[in-house]
Parts: sequence; C-alpha cells; structure tokens
Amino acid sequence: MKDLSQYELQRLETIRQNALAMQAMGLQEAIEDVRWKPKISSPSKQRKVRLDPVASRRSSRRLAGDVALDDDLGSASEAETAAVTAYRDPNDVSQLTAAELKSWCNRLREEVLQGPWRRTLTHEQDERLLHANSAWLGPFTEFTARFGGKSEGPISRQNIKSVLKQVMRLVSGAGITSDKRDGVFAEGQPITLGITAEEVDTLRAEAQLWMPQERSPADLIGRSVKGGIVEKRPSKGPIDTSNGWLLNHPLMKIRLYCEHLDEVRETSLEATMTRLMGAAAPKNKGNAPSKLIQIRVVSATAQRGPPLVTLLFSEVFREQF
DNA sequence: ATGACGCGCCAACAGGACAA
DNA sequence: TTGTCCTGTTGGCGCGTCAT
Repeated sequence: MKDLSQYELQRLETIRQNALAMQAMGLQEAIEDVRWKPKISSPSKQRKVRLDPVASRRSSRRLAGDVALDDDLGSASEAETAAVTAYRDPNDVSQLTAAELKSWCNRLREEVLQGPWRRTLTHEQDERLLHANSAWLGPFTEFTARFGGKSEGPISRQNIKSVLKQVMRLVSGAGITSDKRDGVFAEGQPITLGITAEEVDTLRAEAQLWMPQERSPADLIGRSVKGGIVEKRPSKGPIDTSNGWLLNHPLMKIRLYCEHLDEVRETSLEATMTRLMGAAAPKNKGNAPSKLIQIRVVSATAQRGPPLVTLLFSEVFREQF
C-alpha cells in the first residue's frame, strides 16, 4: 500500500479500530447484517419485458456492479485490505467521515450547478443561487443526505441530486416549469433560509393545485391557499406523473431542514445531534430505533473523541448561529 | 460514422406505516 | 388481517459526449 496520504492512513486506522471495538462488543453479526449486500429484487409485475432480448448495448464495470479498488491494495496487510473492502460504496453517506461527507456534498452541488438548466437563469437569479449556495445549501445538503430519508436515515445520491436541482431553482427565484402546463411555479418567490415549515406547507399546497399529484399528500387535504382548496384527488387538469418529484419531495426536504433548525434553536445542537444519532427515542411515531441506528450510536461512541457527525454539524452551526 | 459510455428524465415498483 | 397511502429506489429509454 504505497502512496497513501497521511489522512488516508489515519482513516484506515480509525476504521480498523472501530472494527476491533465492534468485535470486542460481540457486534460482528450485527455488522454483517447492516453491511452492503446486493438487493434481490423480485420480478416486476407490470414492467414491460424486452420482446427481443439482446445483450445490453452498454457494458462497463460500473454497470456490472463491479467495485473499483486500488491496485496497490495487493501489497496491503490483511487488516488494511479488510478495512478498505468494507468501504464498498463511495456514495453510502452513512459510511463517510465528516470531511468526506462535506467534500461529497460539495462535489454533488457543484455537479448540479454545472447542469444546463442553470443557463436559463437571469444574472440576478444566478447571483441569488450562488449566495445561497455559499451560505446554507452546503449544510442543507449534508443534513438532507445524512438524515433526510425515511426515519431520518440517509438518502441515495440520485435522490439528493434530484432534490437539489429543484431546490436550487426555487432558491434562485426562477421557479419550476412543467411541459404539462404553462406558467412557472414560484417564479419570483425565492426561498431563503428564513422560511418557516408552515410557509413551506403553504407552498406545497400551492404546488398541489398548480401540478397536482394523483392523490394529494394527506397533510395538505382541505388546506386553503390562494389558488383554491386542496382536494383529496384533483378533479381535472394536468397531473404530476412523477409522483411528487416535481415539487412535493424537494419542498418536503426543505421543510425537514427548517424543522431541524427549529429543533436546534429550541433545544441545543448537542441534544438534536444526539437524538439524530439515535441515542434518544426517535420522533417518528414512537417506533423502536432501527438496528442500523443503534449500530451508528455504538460506532460513534466507540471512537476516540466526539462522534463524527456531531463534529461536522457543530462546525456548520457555529457558522450559522 | 460508429460504438461505448455517462447521465438525465420519467414512471413503475417496493415496502413500510397506518387505518379500518 | 387486509387495504390504502406515502416515500424512496430502480429500470428503461433517449440524448450528448468522446474515442476510434
């Protein structure tokens, strides 16, 4: 294992120490349970099957599910190899260190900012977007990637990327268009960090009237906004066939982040992060913490020094509050 | 010009949560 | 127990880019 930087060596050592600590606590089986495994997907019922089955036009190591590994690993010790092999998915944010998560999110935002959609922004909208990007979209992305999923779990790269693109449009004030109808949603109403959860819900209700999902989100039914009243099922007009990806999901992520900031203000950063890391009862409907969350707690406390995510968000919030 | 590959978009699907 | 709702993931397709 040559040419590894000091940082990489230190990271490998941390992973190795964690593995030993887990083993010492008899958690090896639990580690195996939560370690990445290829999903066995059940055959789809309705997805159309290619009538003329031909080999895929594409072939690549990535598409074949291959994992890129450093060639130099051949000379690594067993423990080092095991540590690196355990680190299988570079996009599994739950396995990233604080610095890696930050860097991963920075790259992702940069990627979204490179998209062709940005060329449609006016100078003013672009300035607004860049300002938000340097001010709060970073922490928003890190929080959403790490805790924005079901039961405050991580979400996929694809998911966060889709969300980011729509959020950036909303933040710039350019708003969101659809080829299913005329007009622009939320044009000239740029979202800022000061938006409240209630205001986000009003926007979601407006979104449900502008481009409704087939079934309205339950919490919005009956809500009266300037465009009308949200009904359980829209009676006529265009439908958001993307099942909420156009507006509802991105707005929900913003709301989640608003609620997170509120919680930090009302309690404390430490209490919030402790709860998020699973030490306290989860707020979602009183369910027992998942095995995954329990493991994360152990993993965080087994390390020397403060848990990584606490370190990360401490840094973020010191800047914000 | 052609083929390989990466990526975005969209809709179907999976599966957990909850209500009846 | 069963059906419905909701949210996140996956797979198919088409287009753009790059190397040959």
